[in-house]
Amino acid sequence: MKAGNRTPGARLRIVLEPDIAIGPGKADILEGIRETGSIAAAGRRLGMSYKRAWLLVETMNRCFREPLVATSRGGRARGGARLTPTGERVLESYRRMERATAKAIDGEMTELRRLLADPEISD
Amino acid sequence: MKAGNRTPGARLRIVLEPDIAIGPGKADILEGIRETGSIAAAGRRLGMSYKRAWLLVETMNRCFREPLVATSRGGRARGGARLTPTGERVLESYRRMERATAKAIDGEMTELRRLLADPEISD
DNA sequence: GCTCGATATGTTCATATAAACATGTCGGCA
DNA sequence: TGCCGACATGTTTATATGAACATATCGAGC
Repeated sequence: MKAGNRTPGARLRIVLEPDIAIGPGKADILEGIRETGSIAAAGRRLGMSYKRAWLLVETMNRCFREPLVATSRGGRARGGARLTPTGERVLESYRRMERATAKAIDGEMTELRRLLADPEISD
Repeated sequence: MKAGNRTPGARLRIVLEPDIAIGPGKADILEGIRETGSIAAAGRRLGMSYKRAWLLVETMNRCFREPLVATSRGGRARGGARLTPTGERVLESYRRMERATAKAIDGEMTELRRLLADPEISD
């Protein structure tokens, strides 16, 4: 089982600068952090190790001009992670682009699926 | 230097079924074959080894219901590769989706870039 | 028959990515 | 003080991917 093969549909990756990008994986992490308030919990929910989740967060915070995730150590109540305003905006922006893409290619998608499902292409 | 980091913009990957997908790399190969009439020439043009180019073609022909590329052995004139009608359609369809996506997310892209370029986000 | 250019495929090595495990740190709370 | 939960990192191992090299085959043309 490798990455990039999940459910049918369009997968969008936004490259802002040569090494600053966001795709489905990072967006899911951001969303998970926003909803759970924790990198570890977000990682568990997505079925990935804490290390991997943390590494993605670290990459985002290092590559973008401002951090997308703010963290604080310590047990519950004190410790955890949350999105910065920039993080919220990036996530929202990415989700909007996903929706716009899905809508824009919808017709072409069904046509393509039909073409591949039916060997009768004649012309 | 790794994959997926090239020029800024949107990168689109279409997943039709769990293991049937097409992205920028395969589309470029198809386009190169259409224009050069050869897997080897297409690979050279894209700066990849013949083996890698051939492997991508083999994957496409194996995964999709019908082959996208038809090949024939032998030297020039006899040997070479060309797109099947299905291959032509898949390529065209993918390019249309790319254009539709770029158009659909254009506004959001500039907004996102501005946000990341300028630390003054205030509200 | 020999060479050339192209498809087709195997093998080996290096690198990149992922997975698993281990440990350290920090802060609240019982 | 000792435990727990969460962030933060290191180390090791396995797997996947990519790069480089080596053939094999085939067909046309000289």
